Amino acid sequence: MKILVIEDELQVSSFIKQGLEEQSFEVEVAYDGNIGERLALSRDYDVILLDIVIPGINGFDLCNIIKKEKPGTPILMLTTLSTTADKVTGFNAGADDYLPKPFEFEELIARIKALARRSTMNPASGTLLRFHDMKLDLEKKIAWREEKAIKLSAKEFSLLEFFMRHPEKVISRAELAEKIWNIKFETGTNVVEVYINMLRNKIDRDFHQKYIQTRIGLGYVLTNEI
Amino acid sequence: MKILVIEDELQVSSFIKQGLEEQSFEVEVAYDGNIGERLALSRDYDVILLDIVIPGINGFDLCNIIKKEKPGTPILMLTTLSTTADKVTGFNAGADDYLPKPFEFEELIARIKALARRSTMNPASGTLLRFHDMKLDLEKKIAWREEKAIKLSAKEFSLLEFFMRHPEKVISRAELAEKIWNIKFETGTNVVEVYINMLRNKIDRDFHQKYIQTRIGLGYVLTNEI
DNA sequence: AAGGATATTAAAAGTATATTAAAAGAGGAT
DNA sequence: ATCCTCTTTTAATATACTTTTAATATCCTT
Repeated sequence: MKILVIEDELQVSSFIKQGLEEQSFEVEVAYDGNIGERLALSRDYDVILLDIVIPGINGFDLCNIIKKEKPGTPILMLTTLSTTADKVTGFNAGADDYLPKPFEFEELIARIKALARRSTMNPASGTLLRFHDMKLDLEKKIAWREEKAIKLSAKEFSLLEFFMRHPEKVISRAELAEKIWNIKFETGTNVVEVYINMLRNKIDRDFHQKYIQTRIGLGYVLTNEI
Repeated sequence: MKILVIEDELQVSSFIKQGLEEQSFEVEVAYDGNIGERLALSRDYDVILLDIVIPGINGFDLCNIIKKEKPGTPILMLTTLSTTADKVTGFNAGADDYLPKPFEFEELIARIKALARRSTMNPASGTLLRFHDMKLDLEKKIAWREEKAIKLSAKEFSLLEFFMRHPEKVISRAELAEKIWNIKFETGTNVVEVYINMLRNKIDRDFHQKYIQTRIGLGYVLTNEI
C-alpha cells in the first residue's frame, strides 16, 4: 500500500515514515507543497497525508487540486489547527478525514486503513459493474467479457448498464424505451429490438452462454441460467 | 551520499572512486555485473554509475533489472560507445543520463549531483513518464516509442503529458481545451481534434497498437487495450 | 398453418470526428 | 528590420460512426 506524506516538519514526517514503513506501507515524503503536488498528480497512491501548513502552497488549495485530478485518492488532513472552522474548510476542500496534531500513532494507522479500505472496496466510487465473466467499466465506458474488451456506443452502453444494474430481472420494452430513449408513450418504433440485437452481437455472439434472453410477451432478462 | 560504481576497468573505477571520495561521496565498486546486481538490489544508493561493457551481464540488461526493482535510483550510464543508437537503447533501458568516455571529471560530478538532486527532490517520478513502450522525458521534452525518438512541439508535448498523467482515463475535449489551451467555455474551435491528429501521426501512425483512442461522444483515452 | 411477437438487415438521417490546407503568429538568424 | 522556419490556429471538407426508420425474415403460440 502506497502512502504519500506531504509534510515539511522533518520531525513529524520522519516519525510517520518510519512508523508506517514498520507496518510495511510504502511511504514517500514530499517536503513542500509543490513537490507534493507533482508527486500526487503523477502517481497513484492509496492514501495521501497532507499537512495544512506547508511551504509553497496552502494545504487546502493543494487538497482541492489533488481532488480535482484524482478524485478517487483519499486524503487525510493533518494539522495543529483544530478549530471547527478549519475542519469545515478541510472537508470543503475535499479531504476525506481530518487528524489534529498531536495524534496517537495507532489512531493514524487506523484512519489510514479505514480510508484505504473504503477506497479499494469501492474503486473510485464504483466504476465497475460485474456480471459473471462480464465487466462494465463506467469510467472507460468499455465492457469486457472473459478477457476481451468490447467497445460500445453510447446507447449500447446505457442499455447494458441498465441490464447490469438489474440482473436476473425481466425488463419490459416499455421500460427500456422510457429509461434509455426517454420514450414515454407507445410510438411505433422498434429501436429497442434493434439495439438488443446490436448488443447481443457484441456481448453474446461469440460465447456459448447467452446473457441477454428474451421472455416472450414480457421483455428481456440479463441472466446466466438456461 | 552513496554511489555504486559498476565498472570492470580497474583504471577507470579507481580513478572514479578516488575522485568521488575526495568530494566526500561514499563509493562502492563492483567489478562485474553479477556483484553489481547484488549490491544494487540489496542496498540503497543515491546514484549508480553503470558501464555498459562489463563482464557477467550486459549493462543494458542490468539497467533494466535495477530499474524494475529500484525505479527511484538514478542510473548514469558510462560508455565508450556513444552513437545515437546506443544512447537510445540506454534510455530505453531506463537510464537517467548518459556519459560517453572519456569524460571530464567535473562533468561526472555535475551529472551525479544533478541526478541526486533530482531524485531526492522527486524520488518517485524522476523526469520520465512511462506508458508501456512509450516514454516522455519531461526535461528534454522528447518522447520515445520503442527505439524511436519523437520530437514534439510545445502543445503536442503538454497534450501527451496530460494523457500520460491520466492513463486509461477518458478525457473530454472540454477538459483538454481547458487544461491545455485554457479555453474555459465553448468556443467554436477544433484545435483539440487537430492536435490529437498531429499527435497520432507522431506516436501512433507507425505502430500497430494505437495508444490514443477515441470514445465517441466522450473524448479520448490513452490506452493499450483494444 | 395463421397471426402476433421478435429478430435481422439494410438504408437513411443525423452527428461526431478526422484530415487537410492555408492563414496567422512567434522566434531565431542574418 | 527582414527573411525564414516552425508552431499554432482557423476553416473547409471528407470520413466515420451512431441512431433511427422501415422493410423483411424468423420464431412462437395457439
